[in-house]
Amino acid sequence: MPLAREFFDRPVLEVAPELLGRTLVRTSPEGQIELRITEVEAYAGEADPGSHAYRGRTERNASMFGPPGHAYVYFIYGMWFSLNLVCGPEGTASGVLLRAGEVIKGVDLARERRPKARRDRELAQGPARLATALDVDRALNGTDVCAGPGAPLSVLEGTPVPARRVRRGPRTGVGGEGATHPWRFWTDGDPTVSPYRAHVPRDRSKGRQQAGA
DNA sequence: CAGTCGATTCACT
DNA sequence: GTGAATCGACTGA
Repeated sequence: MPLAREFFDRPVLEVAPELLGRTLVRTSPEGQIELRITEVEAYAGEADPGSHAYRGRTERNASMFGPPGHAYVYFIYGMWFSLNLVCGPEGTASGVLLRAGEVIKGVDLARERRPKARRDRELAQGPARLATALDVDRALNGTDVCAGPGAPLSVLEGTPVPARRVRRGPRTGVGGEGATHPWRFWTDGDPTVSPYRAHVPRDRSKGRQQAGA
C-alpha cells in the first residue's frame, strides 16, 4: 500500500524525518526499482530562502505549489535531475528532497543506469545519482506518488526509521540564510548517506563570503 | 535579451 | 582538494 495523501498533507518538518526507511518504487518499461530512503532535506515554502519557492510561483516550481503527495522534479547544473515530494496543504509550496537511498530491488537495472558507481551503495548516494538510478526526469514532474504500486512512482510504507536513529544537520549545498536550519535528516550510520558539502559560491569576488569560524 | 549561477557529479592532482 | 562540465530559469535592464 502506498502512503496515503494525508501523510504528506502535514508540515514538512514532520514529514521529512518520517520518510526515512520508506520504500520508493519506480516502475518503468525497463523494469522496477525499489529504494529504501536514507537521507532527505526539507524545503519550507515561500518563507524559506533555500527553497526554489522563495521567490514565488514560477513555471519551474509550479508543482511544489500543487497538492501534496506529488513529485517535484527539477533540472540542475545543466545535466542532472532531482526529486522532491510535495508536502503540506496545496499552495504552501513545501517539499522534501530525496537525497539518497539504498537500492533494495532492481540492482542490475540501477547499475546499467549508473555505470560509474563502483559499489552498490553509490548507486543512489546523492540526489542526482538517485534520480539517475531511478530514471527520474522532467516527465515525472507532478506525478502522483500515492496512486498505487503500479504507478510510475510510488512511496510505500516500508520500515520507518525510529526517531532515535534519525540524525539531523544543515542542508547540503544550500547557502545564505537558508544554510542555518538543520533541515537535513538521515539514518544514523547508513553507508548510502551522501557526504556533507558546504555551499560554495562560484565566484568569490562577487557575493560576500565569510570564512568558517 | 544577455549574463549569471545553481538543492551536483566526476576526473584529476 | 580543486575545477570542469553543461543548460535553462531567473534576474535586471
